[in-house]
Amino acid sequence: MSEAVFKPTPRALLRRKRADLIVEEIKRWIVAGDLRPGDRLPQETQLEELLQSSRGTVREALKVLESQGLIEITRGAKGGARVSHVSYEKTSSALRNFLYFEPLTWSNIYRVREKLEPMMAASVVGLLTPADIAALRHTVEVCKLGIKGEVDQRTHRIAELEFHSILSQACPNPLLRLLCRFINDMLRDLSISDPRSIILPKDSSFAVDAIKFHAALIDAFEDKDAERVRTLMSQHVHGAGCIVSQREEEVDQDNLLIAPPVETFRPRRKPDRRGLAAPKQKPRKTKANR
Amino acid sequence: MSEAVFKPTPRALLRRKRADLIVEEIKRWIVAGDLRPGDRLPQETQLEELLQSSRGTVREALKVLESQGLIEITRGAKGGARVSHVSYEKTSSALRNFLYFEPLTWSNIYRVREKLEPMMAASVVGLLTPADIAALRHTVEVCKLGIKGEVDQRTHRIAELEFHSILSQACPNPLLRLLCRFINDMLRDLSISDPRSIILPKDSSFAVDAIKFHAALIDAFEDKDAERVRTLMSQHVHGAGCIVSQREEEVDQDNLLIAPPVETFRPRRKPDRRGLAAPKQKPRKTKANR
DNA sequence: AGTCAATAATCATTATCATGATTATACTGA
DNA sequence: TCAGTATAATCATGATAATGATTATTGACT
Repeated sequence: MSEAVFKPTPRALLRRKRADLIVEEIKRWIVAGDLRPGDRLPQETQLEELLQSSRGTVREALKVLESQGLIEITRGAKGGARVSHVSYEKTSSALRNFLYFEPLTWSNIYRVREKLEPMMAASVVGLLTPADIAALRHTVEVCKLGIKGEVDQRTHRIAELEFHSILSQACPNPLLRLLCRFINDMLRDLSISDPRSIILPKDSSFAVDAIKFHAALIDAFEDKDAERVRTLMSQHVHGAGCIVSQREEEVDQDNLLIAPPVETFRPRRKPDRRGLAAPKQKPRKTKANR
Repeated sequence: MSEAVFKPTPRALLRRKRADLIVEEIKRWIVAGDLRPGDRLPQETQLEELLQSSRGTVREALKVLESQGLIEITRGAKGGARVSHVSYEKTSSALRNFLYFEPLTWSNIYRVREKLEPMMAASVVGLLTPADIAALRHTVEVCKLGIKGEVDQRTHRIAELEFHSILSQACPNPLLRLLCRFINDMLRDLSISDPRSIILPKDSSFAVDAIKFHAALIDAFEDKDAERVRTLMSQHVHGAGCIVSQREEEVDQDNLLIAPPVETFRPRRKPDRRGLAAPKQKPRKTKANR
């Protein structure tokens, strides 16, 4: 017809894929049927019938839903797809995938952190369990060992951040909890994998201050003094932010995309095929000079 | 109800699915080969060979990568899978899926917003284009019409939030930009679909104040006065937050999960099969009394 | 009790056809 | 002749169907 003249809209954008339509259809089932985590979806053969689609297409859709964390699939008898809480891990992973393509700097992260962390800390006053307090104290002890050089810098830094991570998981505001936990986790993983960026090394005066702040914060939590908590945390993270601001560097974003591999990929047969290199190795500018 | 207890997969955590391993493998290719958006991946038949897996499995993996926004797949000659920026939309959708299962309140959202928005506003000083300024002015005009009752409340509210959304997209900090844009978009969509929660109605004194604040902010932007911007925005969003705090209600989370359906699902054949209801309609407590 | 087999469900492969996008080619009309 | 449009060839994904392999549950048999 007359569609040959202008082709500004490829069909692929209008005619959506069958699997994607099924994904949205099942999401609609979840909200319409008010399904809660644990509720079962029909099994694959029934879904074929209900959705009038083939096995492969249904499975593609289920795979997408699973990768988004909305369902969990188990095998065997009594198995199948069940609605599931979207886990923090899945959400965190999606955020990291996004930031991987953005020019993110350490300073960018710390600016946000400075605003959220004091509010988060104040919000958990009165909500910490004795176990939480004990865990907080433990991180401080590890940090003290770090100062004395009895544990390595990495462990020291992780303990330092673990303090904040424990707090954030007690935060009653779901949005704030998510954001603070994400930021702290990201800082932890970036600190681990980016050797250049062991920010705040152990001989820095900051590390000593951090321990004092953490200890003072624990006291304030036990006194249930929200305003003191807020002030202390504000000073603490602001101090960290100032140090980071002096070195305005991009983070090593590679580890935002790939998770630490719990199980490496092995091709099916041909056991000799071990390396499995990327198909198109086109070496561009290296990390160092970009 | 013997299956009420949800056992989260005993061995699925050890023996992982082939498609998931391929997903991680390809992610590893992307960071190792330093692939940028637009770069092509091998085509499906080659991936079968490289990964020693069947077509269906490879396709499942590609579908997951596509749903996560890391690749885009096109058909036809010169088609195939290409690395892609993870879009804001995909990221926003993942965050919403997570929050759908969390007990989120309006107040929760506004507490975070109060902290981020002033910093975001200050950060865009000097970065707004004349087009941005014009767009900002336009939203203020629409709000004025809203006060006079010449546009409906929904349009009024959307224009009010659009002001903030325009600003957030100019923010140079990728993390802060993402968060502010997400929060404003979420407030917009929630305001649209939740009739109960047309917060800040047009006859409220807040709407009048908002216009004054927005106008004053535009002036401050033109003067490139970052501190004045920060102060004004802080007062503005704090005022909104106070109003919201008085009505401590849960948000209607259904529209966090479902995307606005651009194309409804239609089964393949059997055109009479129209309703396609959810398989297990188990009506639980309604929205009203929970 | 324990072991082992039957069973129920997903997981994975293979083969085949359908559909959309690109490119080259031939045809047509001023 | 030449521009412009049908038309066909080709390439690569999209979707279906059939089949066997795994894996977790269940229950019966020692």
